[in-house]
Amino acid sequence: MQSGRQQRRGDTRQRIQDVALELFAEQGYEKTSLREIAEHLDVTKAALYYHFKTKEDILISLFEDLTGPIDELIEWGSRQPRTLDTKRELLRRYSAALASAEGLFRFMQENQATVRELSIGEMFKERMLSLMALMQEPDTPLENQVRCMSALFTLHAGSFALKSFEGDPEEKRGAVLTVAIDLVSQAHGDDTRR
Amino acid sequence: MQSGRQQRRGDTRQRIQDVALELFAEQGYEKTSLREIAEHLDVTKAALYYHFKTKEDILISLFEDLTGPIDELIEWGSRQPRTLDTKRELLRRYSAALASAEGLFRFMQENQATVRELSIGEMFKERMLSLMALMQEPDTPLENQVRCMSALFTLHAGSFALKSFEGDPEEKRGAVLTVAIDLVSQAHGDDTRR
Amino acid sequence: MQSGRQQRRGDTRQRIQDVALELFAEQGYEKTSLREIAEHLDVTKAALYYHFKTKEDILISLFEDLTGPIDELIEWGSRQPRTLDTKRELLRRYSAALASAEGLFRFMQENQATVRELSIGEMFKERMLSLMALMQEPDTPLENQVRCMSALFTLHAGSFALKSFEGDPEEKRGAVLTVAIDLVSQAHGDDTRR
Amino acid sequence: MQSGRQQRRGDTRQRIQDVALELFAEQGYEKTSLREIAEHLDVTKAALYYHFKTKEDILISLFEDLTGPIDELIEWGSRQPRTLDTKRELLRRYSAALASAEGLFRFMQENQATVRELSIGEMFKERMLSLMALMQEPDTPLENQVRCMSALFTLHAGSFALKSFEGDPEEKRGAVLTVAIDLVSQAHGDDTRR
DNA sequence: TATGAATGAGGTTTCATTCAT
DNA sequence: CATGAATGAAACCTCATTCAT
Repeated sequence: MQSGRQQRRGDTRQRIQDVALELFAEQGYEKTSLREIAEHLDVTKAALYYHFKTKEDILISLFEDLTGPIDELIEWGSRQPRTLDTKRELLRRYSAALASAEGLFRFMQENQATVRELSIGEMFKERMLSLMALMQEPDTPLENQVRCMSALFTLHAGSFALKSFEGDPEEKRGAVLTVAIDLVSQAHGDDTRR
Repeated sequence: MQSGRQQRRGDTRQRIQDVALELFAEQGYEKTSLREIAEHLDVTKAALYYHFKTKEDILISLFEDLTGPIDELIEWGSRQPRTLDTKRELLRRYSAALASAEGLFRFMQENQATVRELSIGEMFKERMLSLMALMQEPDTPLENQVRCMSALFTLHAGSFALKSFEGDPEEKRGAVLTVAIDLVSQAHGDDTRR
Repeated sequence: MQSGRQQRRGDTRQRIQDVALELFAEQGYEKTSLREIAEHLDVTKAALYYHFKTKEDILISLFEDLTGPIDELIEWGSRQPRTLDTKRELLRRYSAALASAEGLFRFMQENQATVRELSIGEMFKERMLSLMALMQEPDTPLENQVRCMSALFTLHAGSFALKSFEGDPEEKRGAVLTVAIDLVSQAHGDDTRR
Repeated sequence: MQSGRQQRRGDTRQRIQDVALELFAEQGYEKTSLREIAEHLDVTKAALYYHFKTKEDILISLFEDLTGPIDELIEWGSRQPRTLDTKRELLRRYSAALASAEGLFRFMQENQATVRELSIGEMFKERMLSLMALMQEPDTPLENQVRCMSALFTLHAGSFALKSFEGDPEEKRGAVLTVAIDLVSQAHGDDTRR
């Protein structure tokens, strides 16, 4: 039972994903080469191809971990009554989901052009539209649509954008969530808030 | 006075910038090759290098057109009294500036990872922080800081994100601006609004 | 046991070095392109980059075969008494070392400007100064310093410069060595010789 | 009658030659680009083409200044009696010629591979052989041929090789010349020297 | 489960050179 | 006497990918 460097057994696939996400988020997808990923892992490029069919496949695999939770969230949302409370809960849950996949979201946020071209783009756009649909009243004025969109964006971008500010991350997430909930509340036509 | 293909006048530099922006925005900076730009212009790659020292230089030149207006805006803002009206006017003017450089902003929005690595990144971040500083009250709670940030993001992302919606662009811009102004008003501690 | 074109064994690296040295010596380093080297080997350029990180790296690798022997020679010399016999033996051994790496030395001789700019330049200069130091008496007049330098140059240049003369190579090498030894003997203040 | 930058009139050709020699000697012929030369002169590349037909032409023009003096020297030598004194005078005059074209000779010394491929190579090689012929006795042993060659090399390389030594340049040139004369004297079978 | 060796396409950049003005 | 604009060729280098072992 050796340890250290050599004790990696069946976890290579996972390790590839970890390193890939880290580098994709840091430098962008296009600028990150498979050589770089392989070197970080002390493996050859060919090894990556044992685990993934193409470079894009690595990226797709990263998103798969995320598709499930969001799909569940959407499904949950679509079974609830369309009340303001539901919307608030939706945002809370979404915020939690984002927090647990921060790297991936930072990547999405910063590589929209790349993602758009890849097969994931469409997939992701659909989810966003579904989420927005759940939070919107029918025939609401344009401003309110913008508010919902803005709420989602605020959640997406909030965490990284606040990186340079002082303060504990959980507290920041709370503030971001508050603002998002506010926006959706206003879009809902909430009287208790004003 | 012949026209068409052969009309090499003094406009090549400008034409390079136009095509580059178009392609950068559409496909991303890294995925757009100089060959591609050159072909769109019916010029050789070497011609691009006559007008710009590097690929990054083309990008930088695109931003230079934008730096000026934003700097002026910041300067104007810093000379005004820090009232809510000033803030609203700031957003109005910023929205107008964005509208007049839409392509560039779409590019920025969708290629953040790329921009961050390039020399422009720092430049741009500074401007954003300055703008936020102008819109914020001193010692305001974290939520209000998020609101200001969110207002800027909403302006940035708003126009493209609404592309898939029906409606006239100016009307959309109006809605986006309304939401942004709302956010900043709330951050200002506006009583008239709630 | 097939042979010919397809015999890719473990010798590619060596074959690259052989061809590179041949072409560098013949045409100069700058004028020799990687395409040319690759074509001579019936390999793609990319294959060269599998074995060497840069063009300069190929050159450096060629020199590494030489550094060892010369370093050993210098070390040997520094452990001997500084007699005339030692100096003569030093030249004999150096001449032998040069003969066994003729191509490389022809290259050095004819591409000094290139070598000087590359990392090898400094390395090589140091060795020369060490060798000269071993052959010189302390506080010897300038003429004698020139004689030692000239002895080294004569060894370096001798073999190729005599290419156009008739005669067997070993005999030429002997003549060159004789002259070099003579020069150092005179620099040593040898009485037996005059 | 303006002065400063603008007062260059008919001297551009000369200035191109000066800068070119400087850069060729410093970096080598191949590594020096016409762009670089032009920039050093604050002129466009196209201007170089007004004065010289090709890059190689610039180099050739540099050598033309040297061909004359050496040809005269060879001619003078061939009209003298083949005594030792003549040979010594030949070396003295050659040394003087070299000193007056130091940059060019440094260039030749350090870019032999380049020069060999260019049309100048053959020209120069001929001169060297002629000079050697003038200094050699008929049917002299190989060692003596090497001595003559070594004498020429010593003159060529001496000045730059001694750059790192202390001492006044003229004194160094004297020492180098002394050694060269010694070598040729020995090759002549001089009794007075031993 | 992985590696060593290689490929083909394509990237950015630089070069010497030309020519109308 | 010189420039501004451009070209065609080629340079070095990197990438994603493949495949026999």
